Amino acid sequence: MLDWSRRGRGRSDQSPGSVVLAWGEGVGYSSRAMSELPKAYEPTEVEKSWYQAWLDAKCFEADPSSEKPPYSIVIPPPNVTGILHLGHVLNNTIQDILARRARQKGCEVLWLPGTDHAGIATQTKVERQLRDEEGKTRRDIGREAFLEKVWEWKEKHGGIIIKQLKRLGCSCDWSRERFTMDADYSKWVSKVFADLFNEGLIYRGKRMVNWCPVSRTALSDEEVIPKKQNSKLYYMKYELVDEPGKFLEVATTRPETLMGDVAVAVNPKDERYGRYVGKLVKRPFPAAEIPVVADDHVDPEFGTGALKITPAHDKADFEIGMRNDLEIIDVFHADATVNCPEVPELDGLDRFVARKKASAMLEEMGLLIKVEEHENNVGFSERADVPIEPRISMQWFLKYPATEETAKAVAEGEIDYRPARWAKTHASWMDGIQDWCVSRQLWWGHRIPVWYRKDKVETLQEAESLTLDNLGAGDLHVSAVPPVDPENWVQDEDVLDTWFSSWLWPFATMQNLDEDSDLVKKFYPTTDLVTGPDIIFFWVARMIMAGYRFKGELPFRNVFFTSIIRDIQGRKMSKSLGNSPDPIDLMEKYGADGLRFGLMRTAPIGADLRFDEAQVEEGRNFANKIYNACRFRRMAGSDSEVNFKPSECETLRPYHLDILSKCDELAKNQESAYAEYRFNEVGQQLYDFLWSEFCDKFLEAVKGDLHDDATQVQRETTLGVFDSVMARYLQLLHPYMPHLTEELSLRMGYTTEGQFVMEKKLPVSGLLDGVDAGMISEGCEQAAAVYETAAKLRNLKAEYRLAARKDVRFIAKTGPSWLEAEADTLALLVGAEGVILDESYIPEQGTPGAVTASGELFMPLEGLVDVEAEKARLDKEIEKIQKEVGKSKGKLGNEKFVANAKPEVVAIERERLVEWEGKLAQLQEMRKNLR
RNA sequence: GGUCGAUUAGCUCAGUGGUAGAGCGCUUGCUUCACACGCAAGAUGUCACUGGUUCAAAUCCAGUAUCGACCACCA
Repeated sequence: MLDWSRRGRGRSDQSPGSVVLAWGEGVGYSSRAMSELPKAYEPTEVEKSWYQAWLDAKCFEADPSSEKPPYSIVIPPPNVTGILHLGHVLNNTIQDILARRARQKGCEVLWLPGTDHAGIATQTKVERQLRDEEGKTRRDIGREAFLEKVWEWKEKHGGIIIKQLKRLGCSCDWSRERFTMDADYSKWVSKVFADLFNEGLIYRGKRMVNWCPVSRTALSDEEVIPKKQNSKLYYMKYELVDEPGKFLEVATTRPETLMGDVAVAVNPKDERYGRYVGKLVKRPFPAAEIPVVADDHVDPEFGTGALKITPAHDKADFEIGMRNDLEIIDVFHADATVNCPEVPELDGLDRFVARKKASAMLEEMGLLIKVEEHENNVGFSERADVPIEPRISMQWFLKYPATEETAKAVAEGEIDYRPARWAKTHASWMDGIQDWCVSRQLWWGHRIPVWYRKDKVETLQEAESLTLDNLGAGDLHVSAVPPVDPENWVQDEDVLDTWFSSWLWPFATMQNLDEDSDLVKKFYPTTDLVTGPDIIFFWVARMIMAGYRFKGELPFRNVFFTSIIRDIQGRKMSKSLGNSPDPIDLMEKYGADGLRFGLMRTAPIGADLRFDEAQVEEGRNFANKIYNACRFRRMAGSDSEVNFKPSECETLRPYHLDILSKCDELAKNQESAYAEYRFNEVGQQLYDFLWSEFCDKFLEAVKGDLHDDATQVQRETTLGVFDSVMARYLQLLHPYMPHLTEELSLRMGYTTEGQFVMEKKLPVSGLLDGVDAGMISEGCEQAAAVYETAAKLRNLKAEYRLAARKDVRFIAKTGPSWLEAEADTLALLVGAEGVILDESYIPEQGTPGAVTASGELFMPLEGLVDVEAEKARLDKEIEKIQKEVGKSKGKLGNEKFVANAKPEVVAIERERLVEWEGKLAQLQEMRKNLR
């Protein structure tokens, strides 16, 4: 027998087109041999071999010289260290759907993939490995050796997520895979830096930045995650110099920074403290006299209304310090251990150890008043997940370019944000935009393309402010090209923020710096961007700025923001919670198509998605349903004409017209759902059509046409309709379930050797084009009437416990003109012996019947039920229920029960009574009808 | 504190002015010659709450409550 499912067969030695179909051999409906086919679809091997087939045929490769209209999309590059999670699955499935749909619509598609070097994340991983395996730090082995290690690591582990995307079926143009640290890409990064410096938008200065003590680098504001913390608020007192024995009380969460205190600030409007402004108070350790200053920032309502000022370790304090011309005393090392030799008790301690120790010291000195529990927000480093330390350091900053165009493009809809409300988030960020700290004290990344003249390096590196305006001529070399005389220069030690390369992604991937590129001409600006709303600031907005500034236009036209995936309890997916299922496991279990479809069908637009494995199971079941519909078709024989055309067929039945018309409707509805990026709706439409319309109705209605006693014409027509609809349907489904549709199309002969569904253009014409509209609507109406009638008759059977009986007969006295012609089909759908039109029929009294779209139909019961046995059964049942009703009534009639039982218990009892009584009435009615 | 969401069946979610829906789960009956990853029948709802607009509101407006996200934060 033919190996139809191709189970367990590799495709390595064989292209899919070369598989010989047993199609022409024709197997009768009653053939027993077919039952040897696997009953369930087994996706794993099928998916892997089709992916390879697409790759072999270069289906994903974009041709910049093509005449077709362009469609392009750049992948949000996953971290090179990344492992696929469900967020990636959702995001990339959407991109794949868009890309595949665009191909079907006749576009030349470029889906450009790649990975991001992910500065801190990657460096941290390799540092950890170095520590675990060799017990060394990166400083032990030096910059060059360390970078070598990172590259080694990248080569070894960097491709994991790419392999995983391939497993998912992503149709990326892998021949154009990019990495943000590719040599060509890096040139762009340096050039952009140099250009912005020369434009005066990049400058270097000593500022307060977010410092990560673990990674020992500055971070941008966006990389700081505020977290609610249960902290302590320490109330302490500073003695007034002029008035010994009198104290000023302050409250702080950070007593360990006390050594850096240079003032106490109060609100000038605060009457309690007004008289102290200008006086001096005693700082306990190291002992010093510090002034009381007035500043509007201080909130009189909070704590004691007096605030200790530590300009080196708090952003607000820093600003107050600037306004009041205060000294800045840094009391921490780069790793946030205390740097204060004057206080040996604290010197060298970790900041959190120092906090406890400082508090204890204050208590000893009698200066600690009380300690309160206090909830506050603490900024955490996104990567290292430790509290960041506000710290003054020398960093490079960027004043964002093209901010006005960027804000305008989104506000005015030149770039469409979907859902549109994210445009507001974009606007509010653009509104309060702060200069971007772009330097990082890391090694893994793009090194800042700034060289200092060797003989002046010390002065230059210590210069408080370094801009285009104040640099000494010829002392700096800022360029994408290193100096020609490297021996005279020293390069800046720092690297750039990862996002400083990411923001160039849409064009730096398409075009090398010095070359004209066909790619960029054909495919830039890109069409769609699909990403998460959590990186609007990190990435999306910045890409728009870079696009305007360096390419003179916007980088994409539409941005689709995906849902954030949560677990079933609504928690974020995270490694530490262990609530993040491995998509690869899910694909092995349910198939990539099942995972894709399940996720897409329920993914809400613009809201969080609660992931439930049951969704994926549903996707797999759906794949199986389609597979089995096709399997059924295969068993039914091969009598279909290859070029069946509904418009040329004169023997179409209502069910044929109905399903053909529904299929055309589906194609139209898909169009509008895609136009609005309503992916869940697209999925739902595909699901409903196949399951409800095609399988439950159409297939069941036409089964009679395929029985052994059917005529050749009946068979050919039905098979022809089946094939026309299924071939079209598989095309429509292809973006969601690419592997399955490719497999079935080939197996069914809808595609032939060397053809791919993914390359086949979606026809513009409908299946029913050319068919008389009146005929269509009449047919659809009749089909609808038959389906409705069938449902009512089934219902009637079930009511009389005859659902499983095949020998039930239905009799109509009158009916629509077509009833006689469709009576057999009706009987087939209902599972009845027959539906008979008999004008002379006089129903006996009590004969059950139903009024339907096909007229009133009766269901005579004689001979169907052993009346006496059924009577006995019903009597027994009725007796049982009567007992229950009696019990329940007794309970509710008992005053003590009603008064003392919990109200909900009484309510449940009442509900139960109603239920029992309803059932009783129903049974009594049935009993009455039994004669 | 500000902004934006969400609140519909036991669960996950559709539904944007016109008879409350799907899948899963549940109950009942079916190994019916594609499919038990299935078929058929069935039960299940104060559409969060309060007002308003309207002939008509789950849907539009206002407010309230709860949950969530983002932004800004009081040390």
